[in-house]
Amino acid sequence: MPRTYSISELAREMEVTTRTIRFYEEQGLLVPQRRGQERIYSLRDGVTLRLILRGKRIGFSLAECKELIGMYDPAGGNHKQLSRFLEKIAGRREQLEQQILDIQHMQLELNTAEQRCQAALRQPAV
Amino acid sequence: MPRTYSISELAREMEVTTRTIRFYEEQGLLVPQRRGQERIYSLRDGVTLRLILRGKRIGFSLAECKELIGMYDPAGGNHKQLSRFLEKIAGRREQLEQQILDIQHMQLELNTAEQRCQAALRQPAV
DNA sequence: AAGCGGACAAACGTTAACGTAAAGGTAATT
DNA sequence: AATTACCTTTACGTTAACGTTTGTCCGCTT
Repeated sequence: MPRTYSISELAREMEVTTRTIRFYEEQGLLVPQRRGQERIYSLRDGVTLRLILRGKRIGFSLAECKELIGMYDPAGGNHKQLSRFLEKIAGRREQLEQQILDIQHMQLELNTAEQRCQAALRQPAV
Repeated sequence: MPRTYSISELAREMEVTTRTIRFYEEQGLLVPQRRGQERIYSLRDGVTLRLILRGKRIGFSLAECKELIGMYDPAGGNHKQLSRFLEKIAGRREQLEQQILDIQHMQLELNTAEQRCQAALRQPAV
């Protein structure tokens, strides 16, 4: 008899709210069993949720997480899923590098704005 | 007789849409004169708009731009406005540095995720 | 008179990831 | 019976900065 969790147990363990868990289900990322109305989460559901949260820390959107989760395929050793994951990781790397460039650009603009500002302050009021 | 602009002229010159200009007015950032219904923009309105766009490039929100614009005070040499501007610049610098840290953190997470992934790929299918 | 370019206001649509009620059901406990 | 602790669904609210209609009006030209 494998261990199962209620929604609030799972929420506590993963440090998210129950609302979040229900939302992920609404988006098709989790599909727990039911006992009547009640949701029953398996260990595997827990793993899935952990994957989602890890994806979020990397900066993936829920849609991207969903794509990867949907490729779960233990029969083929998850080869396609893992390859896709690597692709997404590479893509994300590029995004982050672009973001850094954008930030650096803003930092340069900040410099010129600051200089302009200080120059204006040195002007006696006309 | 100082030069004036229609909304579409100003839009072309500043490379924004007329919708954008009207929106800025709606937010209280621009207050052009009117001839009946029609908006008439002065040179100073153009300068103001240029300030807004510069602020946006730096990463200021419209609310922040509005605050600065509202402090325009040529009588006092704009001393307060300029000081406030410098403060905001400093604050923005901190934000950007924090963002860079966040990005670097994600880059590290990407590394571990990638390694995990490659390790899994090296496992023959169970 | 008809058509055209430009201007106007009003108001809904967009995006992500939940937060926050509201209203109600069940089981165990006091 | 009342309280407590969980559980459920439904559905509106949040944020920023406009985009995108829709309908109307003006002056000018043909």
